Amino acid sequence: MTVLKKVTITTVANKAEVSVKTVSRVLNRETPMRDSTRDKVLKAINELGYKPSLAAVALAGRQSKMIGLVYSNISASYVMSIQTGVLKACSEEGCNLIIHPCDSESKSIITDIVNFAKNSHLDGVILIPPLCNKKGLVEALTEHEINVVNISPAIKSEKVPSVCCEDKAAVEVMIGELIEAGHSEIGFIKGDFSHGASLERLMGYKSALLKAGLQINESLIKQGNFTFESGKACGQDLLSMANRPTAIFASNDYMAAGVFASAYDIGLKIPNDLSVVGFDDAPVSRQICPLLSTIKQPIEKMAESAARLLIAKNKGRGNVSRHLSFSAELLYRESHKQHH
Amino acid sequence: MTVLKKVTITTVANKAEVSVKTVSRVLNRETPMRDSTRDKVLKAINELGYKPSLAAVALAGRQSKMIGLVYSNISASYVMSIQTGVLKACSEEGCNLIIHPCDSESKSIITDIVNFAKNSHLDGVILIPPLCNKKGLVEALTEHEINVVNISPAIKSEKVPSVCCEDKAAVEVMIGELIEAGHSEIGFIKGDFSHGASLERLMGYKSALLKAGLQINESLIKQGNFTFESGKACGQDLLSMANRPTAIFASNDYMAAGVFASAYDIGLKIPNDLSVVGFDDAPVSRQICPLLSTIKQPIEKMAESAARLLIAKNKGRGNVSRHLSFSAELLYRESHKQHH
DNA sequence: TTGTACGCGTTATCAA
DNA sequence: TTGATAACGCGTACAA
Repeated sequence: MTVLKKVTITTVANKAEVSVKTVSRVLNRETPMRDSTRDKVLKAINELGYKPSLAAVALAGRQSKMIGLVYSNISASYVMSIQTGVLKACSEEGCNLIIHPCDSESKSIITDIVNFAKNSHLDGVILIPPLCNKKGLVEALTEHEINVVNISPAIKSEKVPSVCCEDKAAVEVMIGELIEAGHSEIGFIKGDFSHGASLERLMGYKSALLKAGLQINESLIKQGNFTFESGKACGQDLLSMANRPTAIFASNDYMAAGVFASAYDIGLKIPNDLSVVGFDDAPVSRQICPLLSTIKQPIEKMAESAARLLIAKNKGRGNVSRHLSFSAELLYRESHKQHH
Repeated sequence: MTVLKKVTITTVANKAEVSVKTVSRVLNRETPMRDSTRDKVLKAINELGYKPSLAAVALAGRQSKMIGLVYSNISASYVMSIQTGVLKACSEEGCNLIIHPCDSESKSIITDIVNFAKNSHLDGVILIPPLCNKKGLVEALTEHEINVVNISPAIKSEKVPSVCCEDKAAVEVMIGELIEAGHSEIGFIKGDFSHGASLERLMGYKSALLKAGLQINESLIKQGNFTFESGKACGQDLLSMANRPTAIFASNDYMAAGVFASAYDIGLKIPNDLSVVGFDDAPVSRQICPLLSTIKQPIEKMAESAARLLIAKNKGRGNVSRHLSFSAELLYRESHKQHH
């Protein structure tokens, strides 16, 4: 069970009775090559439990085989999901991930990130909100020949590949169902507009109302900032209205939890007295009573795709800038119901 | 502004008119060395903006200046805090961090982690619960000459440095205050024992009861597994007892949130009808109503210290195994009060 | 106090 | 379709 001596490409080559170059070929799926040769090598690799040394691959290949994930003040669960997805792609593509937390409000943020990327010799970086919307950042990075891929940027750049989620469509459907369930006064709590998704979600709301032939009542739309506190404050505003809404859509789950709190305080029961829907499928949505109905982006998959886009770009394939789009999933739980 | 050709140690050596070995010496702070020589080299390094290639350092040297953080199925916020702390130490000590999520239940977990560490040429790894309690893992790692530091291990090994938190003491104080506030029937929800902290917290509970001259009523102690669902189930059990507790301590916040749900379902008001206290200061503790009183470990600081312990060990200093201990902080919020 | 030559484990070049 | 050998950028003996 103990692997004492290090097994290198040479070990494999000897065992398979071929040259190291041949082993390298099967590793990198180079063609053409005789099937029997490839099988011999594969067999040796398996028996030896051989894994290429990333450092050697990087050194010889003139790449660092490292990509960076840059993030700032944003929810832990979101970053973890992103990270998990990126890591999955990395391990499959033979890459290492370097994490770089930072403060998006810092004056020197652009220089910091550029330096980080240069100093670590990164092959590229992945940007997530709100950083991917930072004016000048992407330009500075590309100017220094650092590849970039954005996740959920507010606007899609021509030069930078990105992956995003069709938030608008998902919200539109969800609000549509609320309307069908008899709700006509539906409150909406907006998120911080440094996240592109905020506008998307708002548009989904408005679009659903319009499609149903309903008026858009601006007094039912409140500005939050994605925190529990802001959600609670907006909830209080909404629920203290003379003609209070029978349903509230919050642009994320933290704010929806805030609405729960505001309802709880004045004795309103969810979902009987008030329907609430959130967005994100954050942990809290499964840790409150009643369980929060929400919308879930396939964040891990999105992040994984973003990483693959970046790695492909590094490898020279897929030089074209691509934009991938995923659709969100509606999670029907316990916090909303028919209105009579 | 654009740096076109790559600058290597040779570039620096040429510019400073010394040999590469000399540059290498100043990079690694080797002595003795003439001050004027060092200055020349430093000057060249700065002017060229030279940064050593991590891949080359790892491949050629004994040290890679990379450490690993290995974690498995555990809460996002916990991992993020750990990560932030480790990263802080790393950036200050000139280290890189490689993240490695894995499945602690996997059959091949030990081999996987050893391979990961060898393969990435890591100088050492940081283990967190429940992985740091995995039988045989630490042994396998040290056998392969990979330094290890544990965070909150169930038992402190002689050979492996660790940092931990005095959970027992904190819980003891908190339960003591509940008792002073008039609670005599206090429920306790245990956590999963693959986390060393579970036992610590239970001991704190029992110790507080004993100190106050109270009996330990085993029927008031329920086994949870750190999830919301288990907390809710245990809460239901506890609250349906003939002589139900007036206060419940849950070994983490997710389970405390579960208790909130169980109370909510049967119309019990927190904190008026029931006091609830959790542990961890997880995001959910600030996203429910009323705000959850809880106990907070200085996770970031602990992680930072763990990383420094590891890096020191790598550098040869501090070869002795050390065990650092931190104390937890009691957060008094809204979910507990006097009992009459 | 400083320099030379070789090795680390891969990929790339050019033959065979 | 395969193989010998030179890079890749740095650390480490061993010399000077």
